[in-house]
Amino acid sequence: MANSEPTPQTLLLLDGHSLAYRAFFALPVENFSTTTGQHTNAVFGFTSMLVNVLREEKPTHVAVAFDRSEPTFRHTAYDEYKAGRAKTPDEFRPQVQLIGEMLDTLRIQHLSVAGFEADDLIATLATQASEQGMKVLIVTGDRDAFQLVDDNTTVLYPVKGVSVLARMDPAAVEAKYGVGPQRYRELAALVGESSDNLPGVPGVGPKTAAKWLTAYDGLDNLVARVDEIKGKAGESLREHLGSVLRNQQINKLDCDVPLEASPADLTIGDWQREEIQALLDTLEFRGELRERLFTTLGENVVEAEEGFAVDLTLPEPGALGDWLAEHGNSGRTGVAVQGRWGRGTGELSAVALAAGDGAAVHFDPAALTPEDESALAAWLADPAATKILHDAKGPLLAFAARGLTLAGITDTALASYLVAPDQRAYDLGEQVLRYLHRELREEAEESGQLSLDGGDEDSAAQELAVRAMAVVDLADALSGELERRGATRLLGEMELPLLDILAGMEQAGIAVDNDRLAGLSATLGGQAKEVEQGAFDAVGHEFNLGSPKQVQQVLFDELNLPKTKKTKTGYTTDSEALTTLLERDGHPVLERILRWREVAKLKSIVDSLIPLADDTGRIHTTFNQTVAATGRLSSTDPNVQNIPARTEEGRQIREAFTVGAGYECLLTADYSQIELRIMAHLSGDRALIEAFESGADFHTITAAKVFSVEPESVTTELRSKIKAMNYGLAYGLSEFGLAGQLRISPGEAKQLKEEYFEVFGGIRDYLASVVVVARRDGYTETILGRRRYLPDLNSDNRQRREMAERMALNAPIQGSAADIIKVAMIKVDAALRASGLSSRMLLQVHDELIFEVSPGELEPLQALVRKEMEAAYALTAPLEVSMGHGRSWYDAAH
DNA sequence: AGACTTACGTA
DNA sequence: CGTACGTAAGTCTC
Repeated sequence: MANSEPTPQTLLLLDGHSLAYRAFFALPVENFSTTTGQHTNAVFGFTSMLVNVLREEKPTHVAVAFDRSEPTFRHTAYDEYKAGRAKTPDEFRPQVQLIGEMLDTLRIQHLSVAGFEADDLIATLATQASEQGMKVLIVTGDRDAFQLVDDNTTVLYPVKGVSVLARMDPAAVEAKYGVGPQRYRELAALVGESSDNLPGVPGVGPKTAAKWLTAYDGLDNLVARVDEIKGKAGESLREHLGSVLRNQQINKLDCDVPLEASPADLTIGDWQREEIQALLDTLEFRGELRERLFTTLGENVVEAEEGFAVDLTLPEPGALGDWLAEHGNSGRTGVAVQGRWGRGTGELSAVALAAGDGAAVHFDPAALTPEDESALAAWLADPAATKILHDAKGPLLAFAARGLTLAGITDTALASYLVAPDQRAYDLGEQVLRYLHRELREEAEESGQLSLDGGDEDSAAQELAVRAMAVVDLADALSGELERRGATRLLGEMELPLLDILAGMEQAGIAVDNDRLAGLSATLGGQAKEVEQGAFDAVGHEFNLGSPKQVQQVLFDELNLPKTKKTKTGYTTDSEALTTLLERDGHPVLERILRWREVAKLKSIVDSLIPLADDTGRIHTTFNQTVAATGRLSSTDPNVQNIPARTEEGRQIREAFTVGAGYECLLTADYSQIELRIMAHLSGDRALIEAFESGADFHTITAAKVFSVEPESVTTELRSKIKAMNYGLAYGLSEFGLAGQLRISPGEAKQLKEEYFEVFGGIRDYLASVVVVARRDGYTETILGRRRYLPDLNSDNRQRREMAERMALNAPIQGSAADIIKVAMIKVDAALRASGLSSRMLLQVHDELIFEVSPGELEPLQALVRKEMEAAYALTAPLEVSMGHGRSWYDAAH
């Protein structure tokens, strides 16, 4: 464990007025108003910035300085100081008051002194703190603060809106201005500061000023030798020397402001959750900022994270049964295991159990007496004895490999996923820190006799026991979080039942015909060679077709083909761009490159599959249940969800996925246009629902509606336009994007969109409302209440905001489809058990399920699958399922 | 060895 | 300037 060095204390100083003003202009005021008409964009932006800095920097002391309305010594020295400033907008001023209230509620001190600017208070506190050995961080939008930067003091300066802060340390100041922080004032005096109405030397910018200051070693010397300076700039300097000297006097920050508080006093006080909640309610801040605020405050308030006090037993042979009898039924038991798992199986090397009463036990499951083993088996299989695991599927497979089945499981990784689905990884230690504010380590005091001998084995046992204990507390914390989000049933009735089903599917795997794969690989390999040679011949030399860099060189440097769209490192050579080039230029190498990529891609997929088959000729994917932010599953090692389907050549790979020994055929069942049906359902758009009710080809019928023609007269071209439109809507497609895809002008795309919404107005209204509601609440929701949090909907960065808007449009649709197929899997699984059929579910590919059919079961299985899949959810545009069957995945297409 | 970039497969 | 993923290969970096 980390040796806790005494971390230096850090004082965080913020310029309240300047940051609030920044926030005010960075965030669109129309998106931030309460129902009572109070504008809150500056409050939101300021709070958000404050919370981010607290989270990132973890200061020990904080203060916010504000300007006062009274004139300062600068006004006395210079009548025109800050004259000519635009009037502060009316929407802004009341928000400063609110920020004060916010800080009071957060127990963060804020100060202002008549006759001084916020910057002077900051300078004073920074100087004092630095002298006392504290680190100082200053957040301000006022560049004058750069003069305070030194090895101890850093300025965080907002460069864009309120989300990006530039870290200005001495090196950064030097790099940006060409002079160090100690000369920054002198530079500013020469250049001037328009926002303070301090004109500098006309014709002299930062470059010239830095050059002079370096050459003459400072402003004093520069002034002394001002006559030596040549040229127009020198003339200008001599003419405006007075302004420069005045500027230098005025932009000096006062480090001796009389203050009641000293840096050491500026700790965060005891805030009350309810009080903060109440204020956030008044401000109508919901969703993500709220969470971020409490998480961050929580992290900052916990002084030293505690670990876990372990009361660990290493049972004598035969004593595990006794331990289970004594502790195993007292509420919930944490389970942590050590071992390896994947590809449908696993092995266990150690298990730790931690009971709610604090007792823990650690054992090697391979070294148990028969009595212990059967006691363990009975306990594991007992649904009444709740077991809590973090990421249970792997361990489940490892237990299963020893013939042990588990019932009564809950999973804290799944719970964490439902609480915050955008994380991608749910490391136990991180979750424990986040929700319990504790560290995943043993608490030293109570470790007792075991730590005396302190061997590696014992510490490994302790570590595992800590994990087992941690999941018990974590489960409690998360159940509160789930309850608040209305996600308790999603865990209990969807993700947890699915966990077992997925484990079963991974265990089953799918049979592959490795001979066929080997044949494909050889054919593709031969073709790749041929095409590669053709490419070499076309350009007159060899190059690596797999290297985008070399391809760029050949196309754009040697052949001088027209430049394509820029990437980070050059120009794209992706297939879309090369196809366009081919149409225009027709250089033979283009065709070869495109073809080589196609063949090489297929070969790499085939080659990746071959070594994955086990000794029974089956491959076992791993389904990940906590990766996709929308609620979908993902698949790895191999990814069975991106096996080629689009081209005939690619589909050949599906020939190699076959029915296994003892089974009759494969059955595939997929939902027809599930996402569009969901869109029809969520929007309640009558025209779209009718299109589905008619039962005719969906894209044709919608095209007929849009263009007011009979379905028979819808051309292929019209149909494909509307198809692109239908699908694009669910992805947040822009007019620009639509134009690009259909190769029509943006104007035509706009017109198409208008014509479409003329008929399907309900869709337009729905899509607009999704974004509005998500911006308000901070999250989107699927039909079963799965949330996705999208804080960037309020970002001041347009690109991020628009990205979040597209995510908001797509998440309820893609996520609802994910909900539905998960429900279907659970219903199908239950029905299969009840029916006594021995056919089994093997794979899920987002809207498709693949089954292995036992002899004679095809018909009843088809009926069962259709019934359960269609009944998974009652959409206004009802779910439809289409099915196919055959000896291979290819043959089972339909 | 590991991170990043580009390209491309699926729904 | 269309969402959600995973993998492979090349390239850059340590």
